[in-house]
Amino acid sequence: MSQAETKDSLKSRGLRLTRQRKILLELIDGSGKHLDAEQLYQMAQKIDPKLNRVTVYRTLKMLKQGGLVDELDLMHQKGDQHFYETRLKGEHAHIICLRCGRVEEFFGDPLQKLRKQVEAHFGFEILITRTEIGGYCSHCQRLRSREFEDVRDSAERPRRKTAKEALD
Amino acid sequence: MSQAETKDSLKSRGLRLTRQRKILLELIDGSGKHLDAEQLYQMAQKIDPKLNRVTVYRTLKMLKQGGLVDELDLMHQKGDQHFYETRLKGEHAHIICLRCGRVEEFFGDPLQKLRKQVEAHFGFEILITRTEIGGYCSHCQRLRSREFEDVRDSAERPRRKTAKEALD
DNA sequence: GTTAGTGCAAACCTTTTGCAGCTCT
DNA sequence: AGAGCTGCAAAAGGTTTGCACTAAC
Repeated sequence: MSQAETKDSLKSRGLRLTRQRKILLELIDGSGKHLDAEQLYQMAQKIDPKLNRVTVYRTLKMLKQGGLVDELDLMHQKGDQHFYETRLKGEHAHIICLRCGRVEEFFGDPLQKLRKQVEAHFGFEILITRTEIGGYCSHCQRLRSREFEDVRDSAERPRRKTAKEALD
Repeated sequence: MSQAETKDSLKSRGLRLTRQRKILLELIDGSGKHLDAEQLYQMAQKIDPKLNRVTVYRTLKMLKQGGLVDELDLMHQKGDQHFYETRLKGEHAHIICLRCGRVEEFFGDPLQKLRKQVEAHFGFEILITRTEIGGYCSHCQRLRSREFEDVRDSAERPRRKTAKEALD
C-alpha cells in the first residue's frame, strides 16, 4: 500500500499519522520480511531512540484491526510472538521448515477455492485467513537422513535420546 | 486414537502412561471441543485435585511433539492461549466467527489439493498444517447490519465511535 | 533400582493497561 | 481547544524451568 493510501485509510477513521507511525509503516512495508514486534522495535529505535516498545504494539494492533497488515504465527517455531506483513501481496500460505526455520510463500488456486467453498457452504463473510504448513524443506530432509545414518554407523553405541532430551 | 494405540505410541518412545496422562488423554479425546490448557487443568482437577497446571503444559507439549494432538490458535480471538484437539478426524480448516466466537470445521478437497501442490512444488515434507479463517458467520452478519441501522435511525445523534473506543 | 514424571515455586516472554503529559489537526 | 497519541512503569496472561521427591517400568 502506498504511503498516500495508508494515510487516507487512517484519516478516514479519525486516526493520526504521527512520526512514530510513519517510521513503523516504512519498516513493515519496506523490509519484505516477516518481522515481530521486538525486531520492529529494535529497528525503529535506531531511527528514533525514544520510540517506545508499547507504541510498536499499539501501532501493530491498530494496523491489524484496520486490515492494513496481517498477523502470522509461523507455527510458533521461534516462540509465541507474532509476525507481521503488509496485505500488498495476494492471499498466500506460509510454509515453515521446522528444522532450519526458513519460510516460503505459496500462492495457488486451492486457497481461492477454499475461500469460495467456505463462503458458499457456511454463508460466511471472510475477513482474514491464515494457512501455515510445517514440516521439512527438501534441503533439511537430506540433512536429516544423513544425520540419521551417522548415528547408526557411529562407533558409539547408537543410544536413543532419553525422553527428557527429546523434550528440550 | 484408542487408548491402546496411544499407549503403544508412548511406550515406543520410552514414555510412561501415568495416572495424570491417562486423565488428560481421556479429557482431550472425549470432549469433542477445542480446549485450552487452563480448561483442561480445571477439568482434570475435578478428577484429581493434586494434578498440577504444569503437568498439563508438559503433557500437551509431549502429545504435540508425538503428533497425537494438534495445536490451534483460533485466530487468538479469546487471547493468546492455544487450543488442542486429537488427530482423529481428517485434515480440516477452522472457521472462527469474530463476533460470537463460534467455531466451525471445514473438510474439503481444497485442503488436500493444497497439500499435494506444496509437496510437489517445494519438495516439502509436510508434518502439520493449520488453516484458520476469521470473519462473520451468517447469523452475526444479520445482527451486525441491524445494529448498524439502529445507530443510523436512532434519535440520538449518530455519533461515530471515537478511535479509542474502536480499539477496545 | 533406574529413569521418567510430578508438584511446587519462581522465572520468563510477550503483550496490555493506567495515567500524566505531549502533539497533531 | 480538544481528541488522539506517546512514554513510562507496572501488571497481566500464558508458558517454561529448576529442583527435590515420587512413581512407573
